[in-house]
Amino acid sequence: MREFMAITKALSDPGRVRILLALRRRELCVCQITELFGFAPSTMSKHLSILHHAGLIQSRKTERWVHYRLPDQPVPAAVREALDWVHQSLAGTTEAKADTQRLGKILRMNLKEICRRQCRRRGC
Amino acid sequence: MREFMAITKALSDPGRVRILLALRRRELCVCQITELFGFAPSTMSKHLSILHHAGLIQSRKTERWVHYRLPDQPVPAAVREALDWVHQSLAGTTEAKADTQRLGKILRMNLKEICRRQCRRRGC
DNA sequence: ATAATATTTCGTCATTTGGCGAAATAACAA
DNA sequence: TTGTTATTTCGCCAAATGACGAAATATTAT
Repeated sequence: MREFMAITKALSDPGRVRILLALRRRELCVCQITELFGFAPSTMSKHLSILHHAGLIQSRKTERWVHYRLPDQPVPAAVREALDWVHQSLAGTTEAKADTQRLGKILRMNLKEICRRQCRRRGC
Repeated sequence: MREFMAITKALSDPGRVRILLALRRRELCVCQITELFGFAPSTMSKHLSILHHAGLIQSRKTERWVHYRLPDQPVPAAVREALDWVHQSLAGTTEAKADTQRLGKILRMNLKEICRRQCRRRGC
């Protein structure tokens, strides 16, 4: 029950659901996710932490970057079913498609460029 | 997306999830649900309204009582999958079993008796 | 009609949530 | 080492949530 509620609470915010959709095809760096949604890095970090705590995503650290991705198998049934449910229900929606399109542009930039841009945006 | 988020928000409260589990085998009157969980009637009514608005339950009015039940087919896929997910994940948990056991006692009382007891409990 | 009663709605309050920027942390670069 | 930079943690604030009791609503009983 406790783990299940961690999942449903994680899914109760539209931003977090959109993160799961964005991760559907590939892992993403925090700075890419931040760029995609336009929130402050601290805000995105909190959302990612909630998804991670619920077991819905995994993380991998390389150099200075943290990459998040959907979990590799095996995974608890409740997690697997939740992810399937999200993707089946929402992958075809206009919101998901719009995010995918903006993500395309972000993927064509390199990570340093993204991070420099975000740094500048907050005056540095 | 909007309907999906209505479902995830509805599922993000443990009380509401327990209501869905309690409704798994049979429809229940508001007063029975109130008795089962021990909250104020106004609180339960709000929870039921949120579940209903998400399409996760239906209501039926007979005499003075309102009965809630899981939706009859056909139902949107997202709703059906959500309900299956909840029940598969939680029907076997200790919380669900404890609720089922207490529900057994409540089902052996008649509705008037339950309502009279609740009325007395709040001094009338 | 009038009273009784099951449920819902409304207003209030305490708690939780989600946003941010500043500071802390961790890893790389010079 | 010292500085740079990607991410996380912390403290704060505004908004949303979940609890309640009182009042409103709707239906049955007298």
